[in-house]
Order: sequence, then structure tokens, then C-alpha cells
Amino acid sequence: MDNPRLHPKFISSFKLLGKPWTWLIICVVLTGKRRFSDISATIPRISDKMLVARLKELETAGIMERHVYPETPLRVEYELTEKGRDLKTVIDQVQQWANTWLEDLRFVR
Amino acid sequence: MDNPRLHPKFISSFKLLGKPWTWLIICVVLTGKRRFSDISATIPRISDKMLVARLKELETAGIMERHVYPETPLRVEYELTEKGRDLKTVIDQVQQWANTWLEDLRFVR
DNA sequence: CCGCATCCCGCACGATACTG
DNA sequence: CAGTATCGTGCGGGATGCGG
Repeated sequence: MDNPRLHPKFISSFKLLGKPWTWLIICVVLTGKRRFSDISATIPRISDKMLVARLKELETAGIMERHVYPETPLRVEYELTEKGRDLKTVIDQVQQWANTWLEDLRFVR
Repeated sequence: MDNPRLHPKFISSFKLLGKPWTWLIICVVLTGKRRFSDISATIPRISDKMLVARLKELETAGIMERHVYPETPLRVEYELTEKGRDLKTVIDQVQQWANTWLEDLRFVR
């Protein structure tokens, strides 16, 4: 049996989606615009530095949009593009798989 | 609007599936039993060390099975469990998303 | 205060060589 | 062939600083 080829697009998508936190960030913003501090508070133990880095990557990839409102205090909101919202189908599948196969190990490392 | 809660099972699954190479490894073994060297050759630039580490993790998680045939030369084959094969739906969704939205950027970093 | 940059440090990761 | 051992390096985590 021949080995399968890994499609370049598939490899590319995991260079982005395979990184830590990325999925959780998308999952949080999936339900609507979120402020930086909202995302930070919703995802346990993510550092500001990582959150900034991942958000920038997602923005560059055309998955996330960044809106700045120059108020005081400064307000920045993040929103998924259509490309990003299309990832909901993927996330739904992961959720379903997790519900089927994973015990509720709340504190796994 | 309230922030969504991140379901513990979803967070748990990300701890495994969010690691580098994991998805590509699953993708390779998805089509049938594979030897260590097959997986290594199919995935570009993965180190033996990482491949061993990820395979062990997947085995511990009940996603991958390891079969040893004590021949000479030694033959070891890896195979997905039902739990692992169920991830095909997720991978199919990612493939579809990639086909829709990604340019064929073969050499993106 | 909020969003983000900078600094330092430890650990995961990468490359290479070696073993049963 | 299927892994181990070893050594460097770069990325991620945590604390702190800083502009607006």
C-alpha cells in the first residue's frame, strides 16, 4: 500500500491551527466580537504575550479582524472574518469527538 | 453579551491535538497501518525524536495502537484505534476548509 | 486602567550521531 | 529498522514597563 501524500494546503493549515491556543482563541471569538481582556479572561492561563502573537497571526492569515476604538480606556475588539467563521464546522466536529471519547478530565495536564 | 465558557473536554482535546505534528501523524496513519519509517518519510522535516514522542502520547491517549513484529529487521506498525479513526471527520472538515480558503502556499512559514 | 512591548529564563524542539 | 543519547537553539511563560 502506497503512503498517502500530505497535501500542501493541509500542511499549511496546520502550521497555523496546530499552534498552541489558536483553536481556543477562535472558539471564544466565534460567538461574536470580543475585547482583548475578554479573550484573556475566558482562556485559562494564557499569557498576554501569546494572545497578542496568535491574534496577529490570525489577522495576517485573514481569519481575524481587529477594530480599534480610541476611547479612554482604549477599546480593541476582535472579530472573525468569513474565512474564520467557516472554521466553526471544524470546531463543532472536535467538540463532538471530545464529547464522545473524552472523560471529563477537568484537570488533565 | 456574555463570554462563552470553554468546555473542559474541548480544552483537554486541544492539549493533545494542539501539539505540533500530531494532526499530520494522524492523517498519515488514517489510511491504514504504517511503519515508523513510512510516517517519518511522509511528513517533511519531522525529527525521529518528535515522532516517537507524539506516537507515545497518542498511544497513551488511546488513539494509536503499536504492533511489534520481532523479525529481522525489526518491524513496528502503527494503527489508529476507533477513537483515532473517528478523528477523520475533523480532518475532512479541515481539508475542506483549506481547499476553500487557502492558496497553495507550498512554502509558507 | 487597557492593550501590548520588553526582558529574562526554562523547557520543548531540532539536528546529528549512535545503539540493539 | 526503530528508536535512544546528547547538545544547542528558539519559542513560550511570567514578570515588569509603558503609551494612550
